[in-house]
Amino acid sequence: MDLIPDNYIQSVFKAKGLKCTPQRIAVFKVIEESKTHLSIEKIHEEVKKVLSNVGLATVYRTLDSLIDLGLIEKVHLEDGCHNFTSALSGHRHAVVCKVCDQIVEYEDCPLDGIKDQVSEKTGFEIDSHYLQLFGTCRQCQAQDNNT
Amino acid sequence: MDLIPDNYIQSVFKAKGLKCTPQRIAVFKVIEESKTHLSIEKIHEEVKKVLSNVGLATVYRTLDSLIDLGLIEKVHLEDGCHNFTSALSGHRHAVVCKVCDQIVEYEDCPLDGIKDQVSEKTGFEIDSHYLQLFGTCRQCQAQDNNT
DNA sequence: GTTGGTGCAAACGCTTTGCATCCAT
DNA sequence: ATGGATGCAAAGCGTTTGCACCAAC
Repeated sequence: MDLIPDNYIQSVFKAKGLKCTPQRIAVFKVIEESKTHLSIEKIHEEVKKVLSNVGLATVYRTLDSLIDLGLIEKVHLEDGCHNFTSALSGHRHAVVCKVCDQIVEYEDCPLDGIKDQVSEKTGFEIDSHYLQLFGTCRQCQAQDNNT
Repeated sequence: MDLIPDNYIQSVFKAKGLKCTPQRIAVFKVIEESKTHLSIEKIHEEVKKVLSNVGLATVYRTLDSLIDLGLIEKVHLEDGCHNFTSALSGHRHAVVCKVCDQIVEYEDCPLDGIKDQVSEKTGFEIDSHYLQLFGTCRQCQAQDNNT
């Protein structure tokens, strides 16, 4: 997993006329560096480890900005989509472990070959999609077998 | 689109020991018969056309039950997933028109052939997925061209 | 008759907003 | 210097809950 250079984030913010504050960088880094999807509460908690007095409202506002900028995205889970994960590294898809919540992303989009097929059947012009897979990761499979 | 017989719903409820009330049937029918995904507010509004004094709390409780029963599912949109659509006709996937919000569903799951491929790459045992496509339906494409 | 379901209203909690202050540019 | 961003606290509002009553079984 290649890390995103600090100045990349700066340039994305600047390109939209947004200021690049420590709070915004911190929120983004927490999400980018996490191996799983995070709730707002958890993000706030993690951000406060770096910048102790960040307000929850700032986290909310920053998450909105980051979504607008396409840096992060919401994760759809069965009970809603209140969690967030990075949207960088181009177009990625997540596989979520239903036991430990770990996310693994894979870069090949299995749908590229399918758009035309769906377009033909439905008459839609497909321009984006949201795909998420759920399953059990290797470690959790092993643990299940031991129980 | 084949309609779901009334007694099918009854049997699904009974199978889980739930009572089959007019409210529950009405909520389900509104969703089942809609060509698009509906918000809770909209569902409540539609249900009240049939049963004028249904409380919003009942709609919330019923939606939860219907999700548990696998009769409906949440739709993931960019701003969250607060809308609902039918989950019947087996495993279906939705294509959402970003202009008019119409939903078209198609029955072939393009992912069936892909699970193994992803399992191999990630080590996950894949057991379910959520896929949604976004695009523009035929009518809205035509209108776009006229503008 | 029982028991779960409903409607109402109050409670709850997540999210947004207003405003004074701060700081990135 | 100055306008956008922040932190705090209050407001807002979608959702859940408690309870008495009702209806499905």
